[in-house]
Amino acid sequence: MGVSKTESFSDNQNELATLFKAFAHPARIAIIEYLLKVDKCICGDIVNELPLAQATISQHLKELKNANIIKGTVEGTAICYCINEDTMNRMEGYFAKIASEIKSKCC
Amino acid sequence: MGVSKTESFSDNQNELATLFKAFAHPARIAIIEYLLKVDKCICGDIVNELPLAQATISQHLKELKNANIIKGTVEGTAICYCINEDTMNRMEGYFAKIASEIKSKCC
DNA sequence: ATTATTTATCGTAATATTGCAATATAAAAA
DNA sequence: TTTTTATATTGCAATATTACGATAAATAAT
Repeated sequence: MGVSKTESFSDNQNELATLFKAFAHPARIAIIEYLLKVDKCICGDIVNELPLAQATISQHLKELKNANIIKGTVEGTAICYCINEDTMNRMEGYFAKIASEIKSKCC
Repeated sequence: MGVSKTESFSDNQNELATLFKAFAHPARIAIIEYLLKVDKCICGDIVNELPLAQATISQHLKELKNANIIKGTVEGTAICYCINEDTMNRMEGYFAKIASEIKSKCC
């Protein structure tokens, strides 16, 4: 009845799905793009960049941080966020592995 | 409120988010893994493999197909599904690009 | 200590997703 | 044509996500 049946799937499958879910929002994609564009690690002026309320941005940042897509460091009253390279490398490897495992032309 | 403000983001950002959303479910990850494992393109016996009802599997397959993650070919009464290599390559490229664009150690 | 400044959390309304029984559709076999 | 087999669609009920105002928390500056 509407519950995602996580217990039916492996830890790895659930973990991956959770990670993808963190990527699965245009605001979070925009945050990632912004963090890439800005040379140095940037704090909460993401709020000025995106057309969303501060509370909403804060929530999205929390999700990205929980998923290890970004890292945050306290700097006085501000927080410096930046992209977690490890996760991006992991993702690249995930898709590289899939691409390499595709056998035939199929269908 | 509570609507995803898609109009505030670029087409590319929305498209990417939609693609990630299609990956963001353990059942769909499991379907992808199964399609990789099985040597030849396989039809709807995914239903026998996963602990979900036929209607639910059909829905997940539809989402994967809409997102171009898998392809389906009609074969009599059955349908042969397989992974769309192009999308996997695109994803690999996406993360490779991000990884290459990360500038400093940051934070 | 008081007042900014910055970020996080809570509560809530709107909307989206998930799962499945029931049913429909479509092609093959009898 | 009727029946079987395989997949899709519909219509809910349960749950999750999204957005934001209000407010809290934490540190810096005065």
